[in-house]
Amino acid sequence: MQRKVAETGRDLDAHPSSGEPAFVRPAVCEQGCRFFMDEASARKSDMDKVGVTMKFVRNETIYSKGDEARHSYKVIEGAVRLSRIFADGRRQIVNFYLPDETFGIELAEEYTSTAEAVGDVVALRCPRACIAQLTEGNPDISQKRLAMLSKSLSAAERHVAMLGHQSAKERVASFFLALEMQRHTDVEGMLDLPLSRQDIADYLGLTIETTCRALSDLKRQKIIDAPSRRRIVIRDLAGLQAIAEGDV
Amino acid sequence: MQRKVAETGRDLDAHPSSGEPAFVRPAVCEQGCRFFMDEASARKSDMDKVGVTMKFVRNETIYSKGDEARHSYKVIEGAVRLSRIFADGRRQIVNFYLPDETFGIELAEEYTSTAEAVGDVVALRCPRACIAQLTEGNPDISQKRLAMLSKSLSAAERHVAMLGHQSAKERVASFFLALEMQRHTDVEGMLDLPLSRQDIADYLGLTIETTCRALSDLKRQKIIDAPSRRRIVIRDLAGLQAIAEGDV
DNA sequence: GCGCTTCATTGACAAGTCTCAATGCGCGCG
DNA sequence: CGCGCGCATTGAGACTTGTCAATGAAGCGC
Repeated sequence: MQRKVAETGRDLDAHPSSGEPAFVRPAVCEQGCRFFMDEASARKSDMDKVGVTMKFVRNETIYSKGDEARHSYKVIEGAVRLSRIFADGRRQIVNFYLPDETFGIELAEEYTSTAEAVGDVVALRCPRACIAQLTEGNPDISQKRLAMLSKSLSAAERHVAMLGHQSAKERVASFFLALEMQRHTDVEGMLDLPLSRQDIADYLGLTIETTCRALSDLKRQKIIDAPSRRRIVIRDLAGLQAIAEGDV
Repeated sequence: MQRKVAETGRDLDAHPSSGEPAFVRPAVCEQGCRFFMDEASARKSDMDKVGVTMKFVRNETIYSKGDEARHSYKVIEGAVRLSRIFADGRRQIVNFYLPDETFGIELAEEYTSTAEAVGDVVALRCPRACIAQLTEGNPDISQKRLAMLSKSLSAAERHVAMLGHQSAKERVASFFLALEMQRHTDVEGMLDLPLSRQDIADYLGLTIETTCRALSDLKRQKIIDAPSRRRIVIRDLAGLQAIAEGDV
């Protein structure tokens, strides 16, 4: 077995001793991208055999805004945040990506946001050239790519809607509701979130203090519990929905 | 000549007397979609010959959130707004589309936002089934579709960033800057915007009053002029940029 | 376990935005 | 031509959120 999972986000699909990137070698390309695109096999795949599995440690940068956009990624484990930093030092998180979701798939010369690992992350990486190659004459893959982009777009539109008219409390409530929708734990109402308060605040377009206060409010109303930093329990789903919709 | 441009947004590419929609007829499909996808020919095309040209009057609904998503559109003349309405009656405008831009191209069963004509609008309409048909075996078109979606996504991300951390004045400044970037008039700094103050406010996630005050502020600083309701003149581009970036 | 560091929470006050209300302005219609 | 209507602008006060500062809680290395 020649290839192993990377320890910390270094190139795995670039051939170690040649200037030519590995994705032009058919074997890697085919295997890597098939796994990348095929949701069913991605989960149960033998990681050792896939040349594009990468690991990133907590807070590691996966790519930076402005970098040449050479790869797309699919989350296997952990969570990834896409963000932009502003001149005043504040950060806006544009989107989160959870297991099975794909990011960096848009069509632009350069990445328009920075991608970072929220906690430790395992992701599949696929060169765009490889995807483009597979796309030709394969309407299925082309379709999947469209579907992924569409999903990101509609998430972004929801996000815009939230930032545009919801109060702090409503935003926090909406955020937990959205997480509950795509919960990965098996207990209803139990959310395991790898995000810090700062991450949440930056996603919601609030300061960390305002986010905290909204959280405390919800706790006081017995709508949620926060037994530990990274765990939220929804005790009153209907109440949470009411708050998210603005029914005080 | 059997077909004419529609007066007010009714079906044009559905065969009048048959249950079968017209887009399965190759001629219409091919012609309509070629014009739809090909930017160069769209502008100079004989409208009379294209079966998918539609007109919408000011404030007319092009499609509603929740409708079955059967068509994509390309703006020829005028401006289109994509918006969502909330329980409290407030409206968030998610995006604007100007001539040559395409909307409704995402991949979802139902439209996720409502599309309306800002002023009078001329648009090309293409059934998605037709696009899908053309996409197969035509990587060029597939690529263009990806590019359009990508553009919408990056616009949405910019929008999120704006709503998440900019002040009222910064938002207004950024908005005019963005318009200047894609100006359609030939005079530098002269913006012809078909939007009402309410449209602008709903896009920026502000109330109409706050938007007005920001505008008046910019006028007082001699950064812009507003000689008439629907016209803005940028008198100090650098100053506008500085404000948009937060340098007071 | 202890101290250190980082993150989370709470409080008091300042600043920005929204709400409500009044006024101004432009435009079409009777 | 003036009237009414819709849209835009301005003002005053209430409310929400941000800022600054202090305290509390949790994780980690020694």
